[in-house]
Amino acid sequence: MGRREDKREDLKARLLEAARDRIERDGVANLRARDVTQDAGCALGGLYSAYTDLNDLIIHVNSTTLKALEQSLALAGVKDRSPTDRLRNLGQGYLKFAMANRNLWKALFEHALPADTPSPQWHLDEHLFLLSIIAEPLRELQPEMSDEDRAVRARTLFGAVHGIISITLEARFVGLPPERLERELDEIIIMIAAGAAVMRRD
Amino acid sequence: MGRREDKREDLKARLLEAARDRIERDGVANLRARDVTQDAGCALGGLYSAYTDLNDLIIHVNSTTLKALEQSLALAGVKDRSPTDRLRNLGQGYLKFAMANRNLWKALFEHALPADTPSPQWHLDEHLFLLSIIAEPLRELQPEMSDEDRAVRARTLFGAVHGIISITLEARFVGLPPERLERELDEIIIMIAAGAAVMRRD
DNA sequence: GAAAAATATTGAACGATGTTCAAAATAATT
DNA sequence: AATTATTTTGAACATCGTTCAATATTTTTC
Repeated sequence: MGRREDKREDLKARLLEAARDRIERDGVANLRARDVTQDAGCALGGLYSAYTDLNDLIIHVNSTTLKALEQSLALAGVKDRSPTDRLRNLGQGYLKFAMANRNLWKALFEHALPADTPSPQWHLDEHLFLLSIIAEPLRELQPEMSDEDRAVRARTLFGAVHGIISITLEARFVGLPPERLERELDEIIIMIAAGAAVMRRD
Repeated sequence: MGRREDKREDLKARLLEAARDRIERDGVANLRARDVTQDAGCALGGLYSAYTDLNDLIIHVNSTTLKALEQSLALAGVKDRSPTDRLRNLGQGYLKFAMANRNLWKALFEHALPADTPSPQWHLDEHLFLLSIIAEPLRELQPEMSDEDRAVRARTLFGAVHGIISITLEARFVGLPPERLERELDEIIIMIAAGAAVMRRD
C-alpha cells in the first residue's frame, strides 16, 4: 500500500501551506523552523524529512508564488493587441501582484541563500519562464532581433520594472500613492517600448 | 584630558574598518559580531559600547559606501554637457561602482533590518541625496516639471537602473558579459531620456 | 495474523549567533 | 594617593537551524 507516500505528501503539503502563511503574514525573514513545524502539526525534525532544509522549503513556497504570478500575468498579457499594450499590461499585472502579495513577492528576491548552495536548476528555470513571457511581445516589437538578444533585453526590461516597483514598495524611501506608481511604471514602459520600436528602423 | 573620547573614537573607527573589510570580502550576510570585534582588537561586548547594534555598525559602513559612491558619481556627472549624456554617465558610473565594490554595494540594499527598527533619518537622507544627483539632469530635460514630480521621476529612473544592474550582478540568472550589460543599461537610459525629451513637447 | 524488518517521526542535544550585564580594569577627579 | 566615574571585558543567556539516537509506525515475511 502507498500509505507511506501519502503521509509523506501530506506532511510536505502541510509544511508548505504553513510556511506560505507565515511568510505572507510576517515576511520570509521571520520564518522560523519551530513555528512552521508547529503550525503543520509535526515535530521540529519533521521538516528535515520532508525538505532538505528550511531554505528548500522556502524555495518551494517561492515556486508556488511564481506559478501564481505567471497565472496573473497570463491573464494580463493577452487582452490587448499591440505589443506595447501587452507590455504595459504585463507591467501593471506585475505591480498588482506585488502589491497584493507583498511578502510572498519579496520572498522571491530577498531570500539570499548561502553561496555554497545556489538555487536548484528547476527553480532557476521557473524564473526564466517568467522572462519568456516578457520576451514574447518584444518579438513583435523587434522581429529582427536574435533570440539571444531578445532574452537579454527581456531580462533588462524585467530588471527595470522590478527595480521601479521594489524601490517604492520597499519603503526605503517615502512611499508613493499606488496610482502614482502605476503611472510612473506605465510611462517608463511606454518609453522603452517606443525606443525599441524606433530602433527597428535603424 | 579628552583621552576618553579619543579612545572611543578610535574604537569606533577600528570597528568600522573591520566591518567594512569583512563585508567587502564575505558579504554582509556573513558578517559576525565575533569576527569584527576580534579584527578590531576588542572584546565582544565592545561593539555594543561603540554602536547600538550590529545593524547600527552596518548602517555606518553603508554610509561610507554611499559617500564613496557619491564621489564616483560626482566625477561621472559633470564631464559632458547634454543632460542625456550626463544621465548616461551617471548610469555607467553607477554600474562601474557596483561592479568594483559588489559586496559593499549589495549591502546598501540587501541589508534587511528588523521591521520595528527602521533606518535612522540621517541615513535615509543620504539615500535621498543620491537621488538628487539624478534629478539634476532631469531638470534640464523637463524644465516644466514640478520639483516633486521630478523627485518621483528620479526615483523611478534610479529604480530602473538599479534593477537592471541588480538582476544581472545577483547572478540569479545567467551572467552577462560586462560590456553587454553596459550597452543594455546605456540603451535603456537613452530611451528614457528620449522619452522624457519627447514629453516636453506635449 | 504475528513476528521481523524497514521506515518514519520525535524531540533532546549541539553548535552558532546576537545581545546583555555584573565584575574587573582603567581613567578622571578630588 | 584615594576616591569616584567610566569603560572594557567575556561568561552567560536566549534564540536560531540542524542533527541523530531512540521511539513509534508501517510494511513485509512466513
